[in-house]
Amino acid sequence: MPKKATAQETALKSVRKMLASGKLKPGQQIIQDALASRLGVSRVPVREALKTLQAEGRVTHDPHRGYFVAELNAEDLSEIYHLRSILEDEAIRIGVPKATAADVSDIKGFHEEGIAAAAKGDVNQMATLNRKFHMAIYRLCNEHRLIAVIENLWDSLDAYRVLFLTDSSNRERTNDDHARMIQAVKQKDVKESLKIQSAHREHALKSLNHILSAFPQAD
Amino acid sequence: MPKKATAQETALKSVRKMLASGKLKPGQQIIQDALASRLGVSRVPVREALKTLQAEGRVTHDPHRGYFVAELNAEDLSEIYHLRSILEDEAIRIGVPKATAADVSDIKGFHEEGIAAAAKGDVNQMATLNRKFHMAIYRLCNEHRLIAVIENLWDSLDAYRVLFLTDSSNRERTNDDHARMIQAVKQKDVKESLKIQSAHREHALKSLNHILSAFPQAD
DNA sequence: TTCACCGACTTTGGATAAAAAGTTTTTATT
DNA sequence: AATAAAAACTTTTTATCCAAAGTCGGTGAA
Repeated sequence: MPKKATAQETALKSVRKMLASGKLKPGQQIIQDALASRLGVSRVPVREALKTLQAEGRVTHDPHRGYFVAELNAEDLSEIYHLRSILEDEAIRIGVPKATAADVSDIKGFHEEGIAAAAKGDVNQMATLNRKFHMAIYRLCNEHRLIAVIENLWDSLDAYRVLFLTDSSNRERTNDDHARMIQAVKQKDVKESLKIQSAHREHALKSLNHILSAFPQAD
Repeated sequence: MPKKATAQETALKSVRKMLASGKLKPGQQIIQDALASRLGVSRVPVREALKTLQAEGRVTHDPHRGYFVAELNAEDLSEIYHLRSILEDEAIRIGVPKATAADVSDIKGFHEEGIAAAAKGDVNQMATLNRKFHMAIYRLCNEHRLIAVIENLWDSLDAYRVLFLTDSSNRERTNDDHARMIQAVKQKDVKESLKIQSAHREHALKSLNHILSAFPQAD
């Protein structure tokens, strides 16, 4: 049987979801008391969840002032994408040559589900599947820590990802790129995989920068 | 005036020090109550400090069992060094060409202090200065997030670093490599810097693997 | 002996409440 | 009206307490 999760675990999961779905917006303060009663737990497990998120860089903490949803500026964005390109390229170089038919079929599965979600206009679900799609590719490299760092970088972009997928042209482009990516992985073509991924990221970065410049900054 | 630190901040700093100095050994359970009374605070701030360290991967957490100092196996070690080489190489490529005379002099300062510490046989101080030396070089790249990830990777090796420096031949080699590194940075010679760093890391990895195989594993 | 169960003990997890710090509003003074 | 000080309020931080889970050792049946 699945052993019961602790309150801090459920709190952490909930807050993650709120961050990814935009229920908690960058810059916004997170009132511990409000969050705790919303989740039906006391403030202690909430605080532990927030500490985890702080260490991951997804929220910031001012002593005696509180926790705030982390905001990204253009520089952060550029650094995160820089890191991503270094690490994701490495993951691809190691992993793509090792892709089995079963792997490709899993990846294709996420792609198809993603198209279905897009058709239904379910942006949240799209974001989830998009992530699963890419992470499935990176996971091929089988280096746990490398994968963990990449996941963390994706996490920090979570709050902005929904905004990205709100634009329908971004949604289309995403699915097109994914289809091409599947082909490249299937043929174990590292060079082509790297090229597609890199272009994919560049496009997203540009679009995010645009979104960011329109986003109200909290001071 | 320096505003008073919160209990969780002091707790976090203390535990970090205990991890780096070997007072807390890999695999060992961290009894919250004992730690709290040792630090003269209650368990709540201690637990928040531990949560931070958990997110950083320096301790593990089993619900209802507790926190344990993270252990590294050979595979972890190899992955960490792999990540380090990718990221540190990038930092060097970006940073070394930008090194100013003042930068070089700072770096040299850490090196000289390190030699002094080695002469006194102060292994803890050596470890601290060794880290300052290398991070000063990586910091030249001026990419905050890249630097943060590298710091994190160094953190995960902290518990083993003291063991490395306990061997006197490692200490000598370290100082020699540092002297050569300073020259390369001074001349903004990226290629040479990369070469030295890479060899430096390879040596450390080999030595650590050796140490690890002799280290008692907690089950 | 070996295994399973029972109970005492230890340790963690979470709720509550009091203390401390920060923020906002009000009031008094120039 | 503008500024400064004080008071009221909000929110965070920490200590304490109780409940829940896990561990360990012993007892008894197979």
